[in-house]
Amino acid sequence: MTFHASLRHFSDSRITHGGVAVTRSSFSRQQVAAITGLSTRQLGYWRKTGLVVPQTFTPGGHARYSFTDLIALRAAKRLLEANVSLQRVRKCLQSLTRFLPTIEQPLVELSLVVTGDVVLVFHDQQTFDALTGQQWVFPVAELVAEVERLQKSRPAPEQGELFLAENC
Amino acid sequence: MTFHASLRHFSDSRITHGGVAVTRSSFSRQQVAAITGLSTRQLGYWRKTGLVVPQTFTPGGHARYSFTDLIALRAAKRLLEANVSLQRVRKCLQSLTRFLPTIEQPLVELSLVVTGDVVLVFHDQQTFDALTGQQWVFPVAELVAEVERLQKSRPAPEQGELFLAENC
DNA sequence: AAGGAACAAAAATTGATCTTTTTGTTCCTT
DNA sequence: AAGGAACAAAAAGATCAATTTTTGTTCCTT
Repeated sequence: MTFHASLRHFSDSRITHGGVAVTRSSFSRQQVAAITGLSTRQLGYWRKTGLVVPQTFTPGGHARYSFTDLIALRAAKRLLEANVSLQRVRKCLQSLTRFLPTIEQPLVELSLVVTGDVVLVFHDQQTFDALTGQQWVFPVAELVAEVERLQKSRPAPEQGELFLAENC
Repeated sequence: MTFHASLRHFSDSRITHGGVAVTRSSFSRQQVAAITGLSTRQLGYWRKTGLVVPQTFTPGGHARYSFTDLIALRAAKRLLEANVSLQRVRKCLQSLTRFLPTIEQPLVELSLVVTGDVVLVFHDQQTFDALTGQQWVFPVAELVAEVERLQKSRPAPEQGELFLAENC
């Protein structure tokens, strides 16, 4: 599964006019390189290895990238700039394709948080690791209630008047 | 700097009545173990190594944990349960103590997201890595605008009427 | 000119080993 | 009984070589 596929369903509407698709933006590899800041070498390699694969071609057989492809490429570049390796980007997208199908809203509602080795996906109050799909949000507020609950189910603590004068 | 210190400033108010501190909860190591689910071995080791250090003592010299300590201990336990190693917990707390001092609201407003290797702290629209303090949120929505901007500063793309019939 | 192939350098991952940290258990002291 | 010390097992982190992935450069083909 490619990045293209995982992003495909949201941006094509941008190139419609009056509700009807009139034309479709289409970019050559050189243009894409100029716009995204990626090298043509990267574009070719990523295409060959399935990361972002353009789906249209000129009559002469040359690939043409869509606007959607541009978004995908730019996202990948941003991840690289955050020191996420390409191999991790691939893995992230694999797991995203397992989660995104259940999402109705456009991808615009997603946020990614990238720190070091991890890419987190935020969507609709949920957070999960784009690599593993693992999910665990941990509000500290809960802890206070939790400790109080645990405390109540136990023998009452000593009431330490003796120690009031001491430092916290 | 200990976990205790980083959490100290919020929960003590819970044991005041009518605005005046009347008494202070105080727990023995055994009680703490029973309440938090940690072993006495862990409590002793964590105290010796500075992770959670109780600040009050019985006349006989025995340590007594505060309610604040319980919160800290429970938080640490939850992190361990999320497969965050103790060494990472230590590092998280070190960097938290660099950030928390600037926070006015109670810790209750924090949320942590824990996945595998990373502990993220959410506070007031901000997100940062509790380990490194690094901060990078990456809303996908921005990408669309970004690509459009990049595109405008470049020669207009080919208008590909030719390719309308092809799959995308 | 545009894309593809070949070669090489750079970057990242993997696996194995070694060191350090953490925890349980048992025994000792008060 | 409570805590501390000692020993050992388990878990985690650090290091390093070998392998794989990724990218740049150059040359070739159409």
